[in-house]
Amino acid sequence: MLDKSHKHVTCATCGARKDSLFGSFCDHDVELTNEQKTCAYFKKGQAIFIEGSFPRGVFCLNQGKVKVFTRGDEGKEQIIHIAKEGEIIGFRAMFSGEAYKVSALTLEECNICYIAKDDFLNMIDTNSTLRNGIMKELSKELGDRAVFITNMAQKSVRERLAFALMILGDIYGDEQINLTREDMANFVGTATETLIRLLKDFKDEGIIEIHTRKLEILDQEKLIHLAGK
Amino acid sequence: MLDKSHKHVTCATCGARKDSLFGSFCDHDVELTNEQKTCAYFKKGQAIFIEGSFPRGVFCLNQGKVKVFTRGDEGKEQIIHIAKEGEIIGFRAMFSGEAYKVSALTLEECNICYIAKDDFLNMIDTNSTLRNGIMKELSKELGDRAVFITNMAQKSVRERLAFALMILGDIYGDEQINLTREDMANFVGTATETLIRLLKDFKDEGIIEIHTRKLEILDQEKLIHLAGK
DNA sequence: AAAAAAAAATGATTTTAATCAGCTTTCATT
DNA sequence: AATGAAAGCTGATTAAAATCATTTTTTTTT
Repeated sequence: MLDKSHKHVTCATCGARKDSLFGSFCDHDVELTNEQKTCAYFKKGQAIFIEGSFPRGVFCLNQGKVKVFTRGDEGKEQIIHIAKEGEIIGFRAMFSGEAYKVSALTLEECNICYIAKDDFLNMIDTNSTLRNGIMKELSKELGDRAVFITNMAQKSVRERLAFALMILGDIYGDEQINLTREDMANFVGTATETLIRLLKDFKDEGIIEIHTRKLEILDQEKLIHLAGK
Repeated sequence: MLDKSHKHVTCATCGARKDSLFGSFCDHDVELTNEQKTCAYFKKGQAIFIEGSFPRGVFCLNQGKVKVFTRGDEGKEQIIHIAKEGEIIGFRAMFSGEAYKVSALTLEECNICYIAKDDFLNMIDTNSTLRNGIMKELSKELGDRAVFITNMAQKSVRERLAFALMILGDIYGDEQINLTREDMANFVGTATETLIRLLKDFKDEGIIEIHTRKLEILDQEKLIHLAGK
């Protein structure tokens, strides 16, 4: 259970900060950020922001995982990204001047900090390292999404599942992958039933181990091979 | 037939510049850019840059259309974007520090200018309007690609074709859409045969008119309706 | 601990779109 | 204008994955 007091996160001691975009901040900048940010505890399944609304600031994940998704015509979610500790989310719409094109929802209990739009834009203007980091991040994601689109168009569901499991393996690190079958299906871009059947195949082939809800990757090599290029 | 002399494009008189990211440049900046850029004529089907190589500069389309695509496992192209006059392409990989994740190939005769990496990065550093424009562009595209991914995952080929035709209609403006069936299929993310059959359906339903190679959109409303959200 | 709700799993069936094979038209080149 | 190549088209067949209908298991709530 996470601390719900809202007060205990301090940028200077934040474990998530070091591999975040704020990682290279000097002491002064860390202190400034610490004063500008507010913290909040989010319970599992809570919305951080919703497609169609306009951003008023950015969110910085201190603890917990978040799904970022769009909804298609029939309301079905397509998960675009799963964000983990250290990630800053919601800055795209701030730069584009548009409404959010995606929604963000916690997948587990989270501690999330918030920096108001003006403060964040001011940071970007005055801190070229942060700015370059943001531009690099935007660009990297753009490339990843080109690959994502191609995978959706050309790979079989089986290949996409292998690919997705590799990504999830990275995100969850030494924890076990912990998603509902439905979320996983919405990440792979398939029907829940199809996903379930394929997971069983992967289990039978010794690629993964299923502990009810949680998944463990046993054979990384086979996954790489299955996922293709 | 375009001018092949390589010398006739001048930023100050460039028709494509006004709605480009360079559109708001002051006279001084226009002159500077003009000195830094070089121009080249590309014939139809020529490569501008190739997936896997590293960028040395950015390209600015003065005249002509360019397809931007990745190749899947079996070498099949997935067209991610079709760039037209005024667009700057190839800057993503420059910011991300990675190799190109996409290739760019001319769809017709093109006049394309080139600005070397250092010059361009210098512009970005010193010109905040350009910089903000680039960040806005990166962000907008990132949002578009989230939608693209969702369309691929959830829409039928018929819906995707309607969506693609709307985009192509915008790109080609008052010209008629002029792509091979294969390129169009690779944009929609389907087999060429399937695309051909669907185009015929659309023709029979009075949505488009087919002039051998070129397509004309007759019923925009119906397309919007068909494409869904 | 029981009840209710949510998530996971399974089987049967249908649908969509890919693939394969062959044919025709158009375009580019000599 | 003739030739070859590329692009476009058509029909038949197959394969992949979605959908539908239930059942079982797990999780949450009372």
